[in-house]
Amino acid sequence: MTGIREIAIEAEVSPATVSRVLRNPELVSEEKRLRVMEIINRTGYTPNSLGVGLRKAKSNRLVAIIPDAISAFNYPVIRAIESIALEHGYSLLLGDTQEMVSRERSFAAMVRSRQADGILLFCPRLPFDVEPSIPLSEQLPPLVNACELVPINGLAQVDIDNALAAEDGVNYLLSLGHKRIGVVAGNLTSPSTRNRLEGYRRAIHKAGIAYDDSIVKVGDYGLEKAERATLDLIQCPNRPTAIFAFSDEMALSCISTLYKQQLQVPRDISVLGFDNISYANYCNPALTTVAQPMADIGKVCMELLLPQLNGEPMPVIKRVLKHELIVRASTGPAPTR
Amino acid sequence: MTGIREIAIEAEVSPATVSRVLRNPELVSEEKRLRVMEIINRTGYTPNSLGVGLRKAKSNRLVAIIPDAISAFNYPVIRAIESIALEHGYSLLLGDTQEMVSRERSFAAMVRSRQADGILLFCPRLPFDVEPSIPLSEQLPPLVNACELVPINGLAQVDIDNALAAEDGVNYLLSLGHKRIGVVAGNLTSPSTRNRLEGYRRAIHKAGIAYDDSIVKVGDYGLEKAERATLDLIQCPNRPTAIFAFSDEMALSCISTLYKQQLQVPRDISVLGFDNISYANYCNPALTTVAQPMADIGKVCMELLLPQLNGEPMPVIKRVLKHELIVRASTGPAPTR
DNA sequence: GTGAAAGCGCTAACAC
DNA sequence: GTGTTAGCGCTTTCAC
Repeated sequence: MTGIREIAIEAEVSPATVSRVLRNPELVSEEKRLRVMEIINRTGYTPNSLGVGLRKAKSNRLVAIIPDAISAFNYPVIRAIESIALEHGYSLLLGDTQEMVSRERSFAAMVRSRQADGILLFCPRLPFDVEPSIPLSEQLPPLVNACELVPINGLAQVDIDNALAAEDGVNYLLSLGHKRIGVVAGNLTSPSTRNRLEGYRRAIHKAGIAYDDSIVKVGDYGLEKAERATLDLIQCPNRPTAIFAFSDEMALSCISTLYKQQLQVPRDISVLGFDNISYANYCNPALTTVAQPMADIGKVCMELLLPQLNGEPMPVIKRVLKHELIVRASTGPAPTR
Repeated sequence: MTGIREIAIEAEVSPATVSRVLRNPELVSEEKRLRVMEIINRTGYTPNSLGVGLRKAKSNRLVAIIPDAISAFNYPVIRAIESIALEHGYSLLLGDTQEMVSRERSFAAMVRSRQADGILLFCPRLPFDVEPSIPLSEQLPPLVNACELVPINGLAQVDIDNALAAEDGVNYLLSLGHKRIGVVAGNLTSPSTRNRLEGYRRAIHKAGIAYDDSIVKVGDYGLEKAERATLDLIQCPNRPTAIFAFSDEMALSCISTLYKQQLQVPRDISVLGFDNISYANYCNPALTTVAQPMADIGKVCMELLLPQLNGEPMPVIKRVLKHELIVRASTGPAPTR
């Protein structure tokens, strides 16, 4: 493992000059520059990032704090973030918290110990103790909060309008003649879930339909709970003619469960998903869903984070991106009974 | 951001003593130890990992080099690795290469530049130039190679027996009376794909069936290519009665495509997958598949890596884990024509 | 049991 | 343009 000193000795220059060749080549005479570069290329020397980081007080690493790091939904978001981060010399660390607050905080602590320079926060809690009397943006490290928003003002945030998105989805089902629409929700600790629920209520209220608690089932975004919820829904008196699942993964589980119960989708029951994961177009029947612009979410996160990493203050802004209803084959007219 | 020096001043001890309290508390008198600990707890001091790393020449970070970091298959493997790594004080960096050799090498270079201490290699190429005259294990950093094996001896490797696993899968289809079994393979650059193909050939050969090139379609493990391959297969003269897809994701794409073509699974065509991802049990029909022990793969990777991180030489060993045929609803008896 | 001092690999301010 | 020097934060001899 060779260091800058060895390169310097071999090139008969000072370590400082070697460093300059790498960081500010324009300050070095062409002759020495070429001599140094030749040795660097030949030996495959790479600066020790710990030394650089220590000196510059920078790790060039970002940490994403995510309840469930590698779900089909998060995947494109993370991909977009990672690819932009890499372009700017940062690598991305995935901090999978499994919904544990202690793990959220432990990942966040990496910034303090200089293992990371910035945070992408996908949890609805700030993983720091904050002093209420001081503006948030002044006491936080470079940070962007997305998808599950901390219910607080003063952060850089990125999301869609979940309530409106759900409302649009329900309106579409209403337009097909469905009057009894069941819900398979995720866990209520998630603000996005609560907002989608609110959008659902708003839509059916506007349509003059009474809210019926018994056909709104709360799960945890897992496939098993979604199966259970679906079974509960179809055993309801006055069975729903449509089910709105708050994620595509749960919608797939719904559909599979319905078929096992000899119910055809969408002939007997329509199913609407949320997210538009890549499978949505490859399941059977193809899934009608409320699409989130996942790659864009990642892109905007980095747009808000990069300036902070360069020393600018946190922009106090909430970027709301557009959702889109994608109609495929899992929804159809309400059956006449 | 407070450092060891501030703690030392406040506790009226030397920085060395503070360091000892954290690393070798038994060397410090109880009195000073308590005094220092109190201040550390109160201020929330965390050692700067760059400083520690520089001094100890260790980053406590591992990098996983993966062609497609966050596929449904890789997910449980990565999860297992990350959770064990964390227990041992390492964090995991996901290096998604998108099949680009340059990215494989650039992630591997993180070890050289001390950004990582060890490598989990899921690609079938060594991302280093090696000197053939020296034993591999002596010139490589801590490293484990899994799932896509480098075709070379002298590494620590983890995998299943892909050929045997495929053979078992095909034998099951044969036992159902299928005589014409199509294949939707992944890309042939992947050793696991080639091995599965070999297992397929072996099984049909033993059954006295001639290998027919025209019903073996090569894809790239993507959903689109799998759709194309499925369409090709059903337009073949003497259409296959069963399709063996070399991943569950591709199998789901097959099934969806078949339904779009008015073909019922398994009534008209059986579909067999590979991996046993979590969706396999929640698709419609539920997928029969050759299961890989994904969490175990991750666990064994860490079993082979941790000793190396502690300075032991690379174990030259190939751990072959057990696969398992999981019969669900996507396969059935061959239709009689 | 404890402190002083050296040094991990690098960069940047300063002097020439 | 270039070299010398100091120091980023920490751990670990070494002496006491």
